Formats: sequence, structure tokens, C-alpha cells
Amino acid sequence: MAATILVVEDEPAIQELISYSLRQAKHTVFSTKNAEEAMKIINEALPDLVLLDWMLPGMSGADFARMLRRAARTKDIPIIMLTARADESDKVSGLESGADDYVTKPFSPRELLARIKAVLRRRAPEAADDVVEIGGLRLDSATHRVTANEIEVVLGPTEFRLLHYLMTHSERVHSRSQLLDQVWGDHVFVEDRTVDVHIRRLRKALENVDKDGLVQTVRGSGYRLSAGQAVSAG
Amino acid sequence: MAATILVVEDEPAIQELISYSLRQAKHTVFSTKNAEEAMKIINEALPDLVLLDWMLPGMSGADFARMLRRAARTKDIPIIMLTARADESDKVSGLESGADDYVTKPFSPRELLARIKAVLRRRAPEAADDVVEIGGLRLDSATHRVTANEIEVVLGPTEFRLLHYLMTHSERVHSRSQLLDQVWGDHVFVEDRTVDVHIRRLRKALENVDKDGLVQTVRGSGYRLSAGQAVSAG
DNA sequence: AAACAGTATTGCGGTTTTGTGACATTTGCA
DNA sequence: TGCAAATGTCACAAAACCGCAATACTGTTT
Repeated sequence: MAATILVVEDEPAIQELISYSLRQAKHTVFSTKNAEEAMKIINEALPDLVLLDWMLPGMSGADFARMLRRAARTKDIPIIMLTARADESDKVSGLESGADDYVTKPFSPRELLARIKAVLRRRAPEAADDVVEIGGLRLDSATHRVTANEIEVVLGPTEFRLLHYLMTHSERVHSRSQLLDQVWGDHVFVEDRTVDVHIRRLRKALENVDKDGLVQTVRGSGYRLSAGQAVSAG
Repeated sequence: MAATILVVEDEPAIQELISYSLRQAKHTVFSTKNAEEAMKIINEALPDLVLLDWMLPGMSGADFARMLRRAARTKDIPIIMLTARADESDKVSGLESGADDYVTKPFSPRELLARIKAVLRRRAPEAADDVVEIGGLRLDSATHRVTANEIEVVLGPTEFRLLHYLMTHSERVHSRSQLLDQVWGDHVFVEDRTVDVHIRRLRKALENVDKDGLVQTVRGSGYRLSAGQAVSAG
């Protein structure tokens, strides 16, 4: 959800407003007043999206958009054009130049954010309908369901993600820290012990379909999901 | 089968005839005399199809079609061109400009409707199905009716579209944003939470026929319509 | 066997996400 | 013009979740 956005807008006031609200929404913002500088920034690192003013000193926004569209490296970056209300033909040429959407000034920060969200979502590859199946347990991310023998296992969001990760990386041992990074997200400050709790919740839910044995503890290392059962001698 | 159609035609008589027969066929119609106005309408919300007169005052139909094809947001809208006579070169250029089909004047409303149906079907293979039935709930988009066990369920327009979408894309989880895009429209700006309210209204209506369990909440992800029950062991 | 270190369980307070009913507007029509 | 249906937002209640920490276990090491 949080993305890196390049804002190309010469009016300081609008520039300020946009940057502020984008940052407020957890996005990372780079901003410039003209196309030339924007180009430099893009050369450094590709943003996830470009907010481009239609009227710019020097190279116009439309021309800049077209340029981005022509270069292989930048042609897939979503572009949202900022146009002045008045003339409709601007919108037309704006979109023709390759923009994914446009927002007419004046606009509310809220609207801008909604548009950004929509464009980013549209660009994101349709979540592949991936279905994983291991040891008689089946997880379908499209329908967001986990079943075993036709019986559904009800899981909370975190347990679902955790199981998803374990299933797509089965047979391997994952330390608690690794799980926190992969399942909770990078740089999240949560106790290692919390993983235990979620593993516990996951196992409990799997007990209902007799599949709790799939989640195994590897003492001193972490956890592992494995179809091969852990046999305790004894 | 009911669709939203934008008619761009400058001759009042023909305009009238077309609008009348389209509405008769349950389509929603927007109409204008020229490309410029048409652009404004499209900026508001995308129609499912555009009926475009080849000859238009100002920007020509062909140019307008090309323009639509170039813009990312509109390039997938089906276009049917209305040409003055069976002039081969017109047809050719018409199709070249990006039209999906063409109809030569004079034409019968019947022929026009057939072409429209064909084009829409080609574009949306799955939406062509007029009747959907899931979990004992039956929705007929032709008669705009929803029934369960012979009993009719009364729904408002939005709830109807929402249910229709969910039924034609059942089992899958849809986020609120996705639902807004699909059910409300491409360029509308409303709160995510609004979806909740309509889901609520939909469920309430379905309660009358004991089918409200079909609409399920997937916490953290969105909603899903499913015939399968969530069986959670205690 | 006692001391340890690593795990399993549970209960709980605090949050976040949903469900709901009420309300202000807008829209279509009578 | 006035009414009724349809809609988008709110504010508050209800649920579902989370992460933590205290406590109970388990397997190892000395």
C-alpha cells in the first residue's frame, strides 16, 4: 500500500499540499518543479507512480509522459495527470499521452489518494489464483479458504498468512525472526514469542481437521511445516 | 445484458430513434451531439459501449474513436460506428480507427440491437449469461429479478448490481476497493465503508428468504459470496 | 536430580475491523 | 413543488484480533 511517488508540480502551494497528504498516507515522496529534474530522479530510482502536472515550465507534462512511455525502463510506471479544471481537451490529450488517470484541480487530498490507490491496484498483477496443497491441507488464496477433507478451517488474518507462508515454503525450518519478517513484514517490532502464540492458534485451528501435526517445532531453530510426520521415539 | 451506452449522433431524428429503442431494450442511454461533450460524459463514468456517428460536427467520429483507443482508461470500450452508407472505404477507415463493428444507415433498431449484443458478448463472454443461480438463489438480469424458492427478493439498484457481481464472481474474495471499481464504476469516488452498508442492505433483503448466509465476510480482506458453509468445529 | 533454556498455553487489555441504525442529500417522479 | 426511494457518511456498538506477559511444560546439560 505504501508506495514511492514522484510529484512533478511547479506551483509551490499545490506541491506542498500534495506532498503533505501523500506522506500522511505513508507514501514516500520525491518532488520537483520540472520535467528535467524529474528525469534525474527517475534515473536514480524508479518510483511506483508519477503525479504529473499538465502545465509545466520547460517540457510540458504531456511530453514528459510520452517520453516516459517510450523508454523501456519507465514505460510501465503509472502516471496520474493533474489538469486544470477548465478545458476538457486537456484531459483528452493528457490521457492520450499515456497517463493512467487524471485529477482535475482543485481536488481534495482524499480524492487524490483514492485515485492513486486505484491506479496502483490496477497495475498490480491480479493476485494469482494460487492454490497450495500439502499433506491433505489445501489453501486457496483467491477464495481465502483453508480446507481439509472438504471441511473448512477458520483462521484469523495472521494465522492465514502464516500458514500460507509455511505452505509455500514447506519442509524448511524458519526461525521466529524469519517468520516475523516474512509474515508480519519487515521492520515490524514484535516479540519473537508472539510467533509461538500464533503457531499455537494455527495448530488449534488445524486440530479440528486433524492436521495440527503438520506444523512442527524444531527445538532451538524454529518451526517447519511438513507432510512427513515427526515421529517421536518412545 | 442491460448495458450503459453512450450515443454520439448529431441528427436529432436518428438520435431519438436510437435512444428510444435502446431504452426499450433496457439499456441505459447517454447521448450527445458531438465528440467534445461525449468526452465529458466519459470522464464522469465509463459506458459499456459507444455508438458513434462517423460524421460529426467538430471532431469526427473516426478521430474520436482513435482518441478513445489511445487513452489507457478508454481503450477497451467497444465502439460501434454508424456510417452513412455502404461505402467500403468508410467501413475500412472506420474499422481502422478502432471500431469493433459498424452499422450503415439506414438501419433497423433490431439490427442495431443485434450488433450491440454481439459486440458486448464478444467483449464480456461471462457477462452474457442472463441467469445466475447459486446456493438456491437465482438472479435474472433480463427481468431484473432475484428469487429464492419462488419468493422474490426486493433489492435496490445498487444492491442488485452488487449481488449480480458477487454471483458472477462467487467464491472469490473481493476487497472493498475492488467492489467499488466493479460495482460502482471506474471513476467514482466513494468511501470504502460504503460497501459495508450496501452489503448490510443486501443481507437484510436476503434474510427474508434465509439466504443471508451466502454473503460472507472475510475479515481483513473483504467479502465473498459462497454456497459452501463455513464449518468450524468448536 | 537440579538447574537451565526453549516451548506451549492461557488470560487479558487494547486495537482494529465490522455491523448497524440514523441522517442529510440527491434523484426521479407524480 | 412535494414525496418517496436510493445513497453515501457518520457515530457508536459489537466482534474479532493482536501482542504481551505470567505460568506451566519439556527436553538438555551438568
